[in-house]
Amino acid sequence: MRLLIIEDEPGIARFLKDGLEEEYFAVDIAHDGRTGLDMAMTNEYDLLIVDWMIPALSGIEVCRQVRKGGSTVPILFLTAKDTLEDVVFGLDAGANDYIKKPFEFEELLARIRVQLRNTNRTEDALSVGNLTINPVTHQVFCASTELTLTPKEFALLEYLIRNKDRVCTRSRIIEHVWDIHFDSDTSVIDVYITFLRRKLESVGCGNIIQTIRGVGYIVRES
Amino acid sequence: MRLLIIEDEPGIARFLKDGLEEEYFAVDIAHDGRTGLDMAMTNEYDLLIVDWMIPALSGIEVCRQVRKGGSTVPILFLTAKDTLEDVVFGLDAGANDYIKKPFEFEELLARIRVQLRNTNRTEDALSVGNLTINPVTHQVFCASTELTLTPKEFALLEYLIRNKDRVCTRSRIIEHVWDIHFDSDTSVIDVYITFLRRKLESVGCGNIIQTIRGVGYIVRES
DNA sequence: GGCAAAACTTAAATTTAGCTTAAAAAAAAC
DNA sequence: GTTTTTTTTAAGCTAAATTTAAGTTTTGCC
Repeated sequence: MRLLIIEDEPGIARFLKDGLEEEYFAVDIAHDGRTGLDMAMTNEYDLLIVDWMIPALSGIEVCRQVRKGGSTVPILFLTAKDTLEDVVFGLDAGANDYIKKPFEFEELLARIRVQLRNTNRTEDALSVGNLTINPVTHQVFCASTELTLTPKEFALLEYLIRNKDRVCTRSRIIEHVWDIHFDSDTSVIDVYITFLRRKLESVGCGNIIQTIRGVGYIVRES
Repeated sequence: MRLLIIEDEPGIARFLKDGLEEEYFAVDIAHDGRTGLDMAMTNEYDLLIVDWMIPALSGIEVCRQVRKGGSTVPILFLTAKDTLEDVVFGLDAGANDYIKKPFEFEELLARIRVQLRNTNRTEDALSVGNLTINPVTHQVFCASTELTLTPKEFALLEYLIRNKDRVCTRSRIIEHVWDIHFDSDTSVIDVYITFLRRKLESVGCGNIIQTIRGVGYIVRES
């Protein structure tokens, strides 16, 4: 599941990202409304978590614009205010649920799950062709044979499959899977692609990961 | 889209260049303010990314000089400082947006897209006749058959199509596609025109690129 | 038609990106 | 504290992309 957090306060953003990644969500962060809106429009997220009080473009405005674009992605808004008025206002603008700051992480998680349950009934599993991966149980199946992957291998495969039919650039991979933001001089990706390909090949799921030279990799449905 | 990065720290500059090139931007780097300003004045860029703390000439000064020259090119500044004061100062000097270090690559990309969208709306697909190219996905279609091009081939075709119905001189091509700014007697262009024509011909899109003897090439809509 | 300049084509050389492997380093398990 | 597993680094290798160079063809002009 891919989430976008639009939150200007670095501490809270960091806290949410870390916590949600532990729950196996893939998390992006935007620090202001305009950037957030742009990211929401150009990438496919399963859920948006939007702070109501953010610079450049308010949470309400982000919400409106996203809905205006025809998207039905669930939006959870974070608010420090707690008057009924604000809540009504937010829900009117197209948000699906709200949570008041300060909140318990458990509660946020629960609300996220509720929203995700409503949208997709895919039971957590992701698949391409006859390859299926389950981020919750960390299992991978090629047809009916199970495959054991290490955490990093799994994370990489998951990222590629979540973005299937889209090119995953090396920069995006290193950022999302390794959380490295300033290192262009590593060949870990190559090595892990080799690991993955070898394991996939061994159970008859070869040729799933294609190389786009000079750019990155892609996993195609067809 | 052509970008100039003015950043003295080699690691960051490298990281940005690699990442942005994966996103199909043409990227130049300057390692100090004076060189950067000079490059910004003598070439046409679609966006400048300027670090605030650079040698020879500060980012603020570069920004001021560029604006003084009458250019409206979007400028994104990178700053390690995060006081409101600096930000205001930077925006006053003529910058369009800023991003605090350290930042997520995704976020930087989003901000770049916001700026580029404001200036000229870059629709994804470009086309001439039944030939369509998509700079975002790096795909080329002739009617409905896909064509695979190498990065340089793609860049050349993209440049020609972006300038359709206009003659592209050899010197402009060598400057924009190959980033060579001095006169040299190379015949790479000829070779790549041959490569392109052969591939286009093979899918029935022949005769798209016409030669203007002594000047360059043109791609015509009709 | 003959000539020279420009453009085209081809093949070979060079460079670069990605793949693979082995070994070192780090982390986790025992 | 030792062993095992996972992750990262580094190096050599391979294949693809790019460039160079040389020979051929086309074009415009006298």
